[in-house]
Amino acid sequence: MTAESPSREARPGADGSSPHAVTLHDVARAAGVSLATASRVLNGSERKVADAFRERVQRVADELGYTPNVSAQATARGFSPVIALLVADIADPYFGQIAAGVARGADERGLVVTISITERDRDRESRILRALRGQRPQGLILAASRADGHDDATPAPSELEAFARYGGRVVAFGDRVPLGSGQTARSISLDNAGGAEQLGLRMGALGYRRVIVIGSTEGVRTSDDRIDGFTRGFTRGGGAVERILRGDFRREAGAAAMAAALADGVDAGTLVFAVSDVVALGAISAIRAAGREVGADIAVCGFDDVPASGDVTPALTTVRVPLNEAGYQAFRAVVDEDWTQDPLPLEVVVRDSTPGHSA
Amino acid sequence: MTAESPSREARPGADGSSPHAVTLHDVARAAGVSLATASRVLNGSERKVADAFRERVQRVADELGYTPNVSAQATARGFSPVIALLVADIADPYFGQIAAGVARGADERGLVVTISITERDRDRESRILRALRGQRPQGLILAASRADGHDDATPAPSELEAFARYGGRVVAFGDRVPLGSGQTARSISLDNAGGAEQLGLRMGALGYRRVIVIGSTEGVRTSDDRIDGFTRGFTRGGGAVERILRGDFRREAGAAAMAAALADGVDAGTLVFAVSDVVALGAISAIRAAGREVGADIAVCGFDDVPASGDVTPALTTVRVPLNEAGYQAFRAVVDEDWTQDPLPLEVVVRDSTPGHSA
DNA sequence: ATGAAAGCGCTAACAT
DNA sequence: ATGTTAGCGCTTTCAT
Repeated sequence: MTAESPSREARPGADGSSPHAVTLHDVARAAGVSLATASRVLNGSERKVADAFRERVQRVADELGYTPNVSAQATARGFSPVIALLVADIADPYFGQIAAGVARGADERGLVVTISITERDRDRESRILRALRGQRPQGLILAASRADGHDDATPAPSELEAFARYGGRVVAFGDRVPLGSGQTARSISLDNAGGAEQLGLRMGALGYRRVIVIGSTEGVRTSDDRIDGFTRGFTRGGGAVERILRGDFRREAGAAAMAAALADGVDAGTLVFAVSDVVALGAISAIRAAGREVGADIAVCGFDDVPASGDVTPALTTVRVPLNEAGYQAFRAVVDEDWTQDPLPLEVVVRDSTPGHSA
Repeated sequence: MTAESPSREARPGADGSSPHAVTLHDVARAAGVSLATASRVLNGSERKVADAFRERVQRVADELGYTPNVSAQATARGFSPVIALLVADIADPYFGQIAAGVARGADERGLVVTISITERDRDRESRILRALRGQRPQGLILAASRADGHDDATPAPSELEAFARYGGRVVAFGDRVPLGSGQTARSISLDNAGGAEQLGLRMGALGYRRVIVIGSTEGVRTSDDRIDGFTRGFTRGGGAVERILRGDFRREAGAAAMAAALADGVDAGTLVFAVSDVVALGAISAIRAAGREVGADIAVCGFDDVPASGDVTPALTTVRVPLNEAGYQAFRAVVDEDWTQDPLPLEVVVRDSTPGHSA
């Protein structure tokens, strides 16, 4: 259950006491200057205060432990220092890396990032978007492709448009998301198709001829692109896609899909391509659970190169995606007026989960 | 470089245009009621507005797409709906799980969580804490044990005291952190020592007699407790600690420490206990890199049971820590006036990285 | 029950 | 260069 407004009891100081925080007013008075002067030395950027005053105010502020009230500054200035990040699941390493990149950028600029989690649920996403608007963030980064797919995979344009209208910038991962008024949000695109194609090609070169693909719902761009690209490359390399199983981007989905495939029978020497490492990891566990071996028996490759992929044994063949950098770029796309995306180089990383093969 | 205040250019609407967001005033005017009335139906909790008005205001607000400006509400009310979470590294699964738990709780109460990353750097932490105070958050959750250790491992009490003084609640993972005025912050404690002791006992029962421990800096409570507990259990089980290597909680530290140990020579049949799974994963990679085998040759166990631990091969023996739940409890500790910690059950999970042994 | 008006803490003209 | 003052959008007495 999501409350529309913060619960009352949660209010601090409900116990009565709490002396309020030191205000700018306190500092000004203690330093014997006007509010304006105090504001200028403490928060205003233009330097036009006599050094004597400047120092005094600074000293008093330090002594009193003054910290500007961000909310008050935001209402007065008309804009807030927050960047809102929307992810499907922060515990998922994919989003974790992206979040780290966004946070890195935000820190450089003294901006605050708020993270919200959609759990890949459409309604939840809408509610969050609505609540987020209340923060009047400088920007909104959408890294939360949902489990469902289809044409309306992105949030209602009207909701995003509301952001754009008051000046907040919307940046989305993947899709070019429409903004209502014919505009589109800036987007961080990864060459999913290209990277997957390279991977497919390499797998073909390694001698694989049959592949089982585990993807997300049809209509989810990232999944579609990776599947299409892989198929193109693999086919060109002489292989053929045996079947495509569908789930979502979760580990469990990978395990379930793989289990289903195994139940139907999977020949030794078959390759499995999962649209993400997390899904591949799930598939691997299913393969093991079925008493089969990963590698020479059933080969597996994924996409993303999350840290865990290097730790599994056999290590997972995948496509390295600079996720942290992607997050950083998303941040830049939000704050920089003029911005053009730097290409994010994807790189195929062949490891032991896809040993050379020649059957 | 961390800017003290948000960069100017980052300001949205710098391009001039952006019509401002719909304000309560707009709604009131359009509905033909006073600001007060509009406020009461839209945001105030007490219901004392005639149904006719109530409906009308509601309708108009919907039509206009009104969303209350959180900053303005915060300045007016004197408290904000944010819970600040401080983690060392959001891409680390340990913190990722905790963050997910905190976010889950926050969502239930319609609260916003802001996440800041210390990168385990003391100065960075201080700067962040200072900036965070500006948000006047309802609460602050510290889940960022630093790399350095020693007595002053927690942030300066004065900084935390400043939070507590104005009513914000401080909740810390692990240590009982002092709050200056003799008080201590609420803390979420895990029975690290107990869990580690159980693990040590089990390892002893499995037949291990020699263990190399890889920990963080001496003085870091979590690390110390786990080491002490493990030592106690393992000793009681008949084993002995051969040596203790020190690093921090990062994967690389585990790899480096393990590499150093291997360079000195590690007998087959030796057990390695790392204070966290992430560190253990690093150790495993070093073991492999040295051409040794994990399991019968060199056994490894960790702590936390992060998802990746189940995926490595051999799967990692560890102590399961309900991290998500811990995060949720931390949230509760922040918002609930009366609060007592529910015990967080730790559970030893023996997997293939520590096969039965009898040398 | 409703509205007028005084703040909340801060910023930014506008004077001086 | 400094101070005055009118807001920012909202909440909340206090009248009516």
